[in-house]
Amino acid sequence: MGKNQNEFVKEITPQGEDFSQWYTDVIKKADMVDYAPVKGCMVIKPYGYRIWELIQAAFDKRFKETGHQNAYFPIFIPESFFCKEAEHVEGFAPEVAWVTHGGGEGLPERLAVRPTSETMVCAMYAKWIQSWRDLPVLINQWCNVVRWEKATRPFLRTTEFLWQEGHTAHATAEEAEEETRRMLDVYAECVEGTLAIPVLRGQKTEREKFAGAVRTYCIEALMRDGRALQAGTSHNLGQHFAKVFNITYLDKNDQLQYVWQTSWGVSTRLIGALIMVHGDDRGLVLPPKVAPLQVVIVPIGPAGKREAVLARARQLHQELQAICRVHLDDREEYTPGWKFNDWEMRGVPLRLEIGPRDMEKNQVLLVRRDSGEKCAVAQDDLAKTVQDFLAEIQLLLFERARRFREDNTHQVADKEEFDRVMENERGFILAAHCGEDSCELHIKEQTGATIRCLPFTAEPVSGRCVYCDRPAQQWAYFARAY
RNA sequence: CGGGGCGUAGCGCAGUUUGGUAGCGCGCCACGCUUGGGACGUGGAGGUCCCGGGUUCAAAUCCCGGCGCUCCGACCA
Repeated sequence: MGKNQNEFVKEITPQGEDFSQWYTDVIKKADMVDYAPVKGCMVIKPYGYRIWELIQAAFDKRFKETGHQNAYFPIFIPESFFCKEAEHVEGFAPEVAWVTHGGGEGLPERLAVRPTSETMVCAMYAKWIQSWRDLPVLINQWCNVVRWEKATRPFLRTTEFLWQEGHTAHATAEEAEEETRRMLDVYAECVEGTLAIPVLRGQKTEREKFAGAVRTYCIEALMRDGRALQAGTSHNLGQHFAKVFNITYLDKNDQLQYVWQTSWGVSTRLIGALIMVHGDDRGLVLPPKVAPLQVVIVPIGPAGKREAVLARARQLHQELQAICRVHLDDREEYTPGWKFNDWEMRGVPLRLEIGPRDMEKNQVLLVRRDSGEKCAVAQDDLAKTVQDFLAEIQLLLFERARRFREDNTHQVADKEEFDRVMENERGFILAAHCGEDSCELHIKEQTGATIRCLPFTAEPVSGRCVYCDRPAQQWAYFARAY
């Protein structure tokens, strides 16, 4: 037994001391990633990748339910394709990786390693779409993309990352807009319902929107250090790409028309959000729906009773396998205390302890990761209790995060208060804004805060801009962002 | 891309000021003993001191140049 029996293991820097260090400690201690030998690149290890698989499954299910099909497009994009849409090139050019050689020879045309696939998809859609009967085209792909970033952090911003990108083509502007909004709602549902992360929905300003889009909608989440994280974006591309890639169809009146397009994406960044929304000083805290292991069984077997305890643990393991993702940690080389700490750092929602004392009473001990609460449960009620606890933890984590966001969202009426909040409390600021780009930029320079989104609110805005005193045009959520 | 910090065994570090041929803790391997919040003993394995040049009889240590990680800003899922 350790010498400091009333202290938990201090492998992780407390959040309050250094949030960035805490984040780095957690991803390492939870065994989610390792740094790769290439700058800005990470290996997603099995435990981290399993989380991604669970996230993927939840989103993919909803994509299919909303009529989308998966496909795969090439990773290499000819430079000439990439350069067609002016705003798009300008936006992405600084972070594109180029392939100049193949098979030992120089290529006649450079190939971009996709930073996003709009141009490749559009080139193909131009071939595939002829008639109004071909529409809509609703395709998604799960893939990797590369963006040559200057500052990288595991999951939050890496040179290569995994994501999904939906690309759709429609006959009308209305349909495209409807699709853009529908997928934003799908994102919000999945992120809130599965990752237990509350999000704000809204529209990006011109400054923040996707390069080449008419409009960008987004979901924004608040991290525990008071900074915002863009968790997903959905773009209405209008006819910008259709016109330069010549994606046309004959409508019912025999008229040649350009299609209307959308694209939308979420990435492995969601895992970063998961860590920073739910995690605590003991490590990761995973919502049951995305936890690789929902229950871990730790048998406590002193000499003489070990076999009996283990046998019972195996039986429980088998029973629980029918209802959840459960693991029996029967390693002999670690003490129970060591295992408790280890699985807590990895964020497993429920721990089941079984020892001689429990055997006598025909019970087990369930310990919740979210609250630390210990609860003796009769073995007969185990399956039901585990299911109830997992469901409860899922909801409770969402509630807790929602309350945190509410407590850290400030409606602000004037510049002084704006500055004070950004200086001290951080979080979201809801304020009236003039809608001027120059003012938005000024706020960013003064406070570090950007407009995260313009909420879809029915409330009319009146009065003056929170920062420049011009007449207000819109409500805006501000925050310092990742 | 600017500014700071760091790079020595798998991890965390000492050694660098003042050059002399590498050490500690944890982990790892073997055996024993243990198991209700990171046990203990004995023995053992493990190092291009980030990389490349230079100075020197001699470089982890001094000089020059790279690379990587990290934090803070500018640009971005």
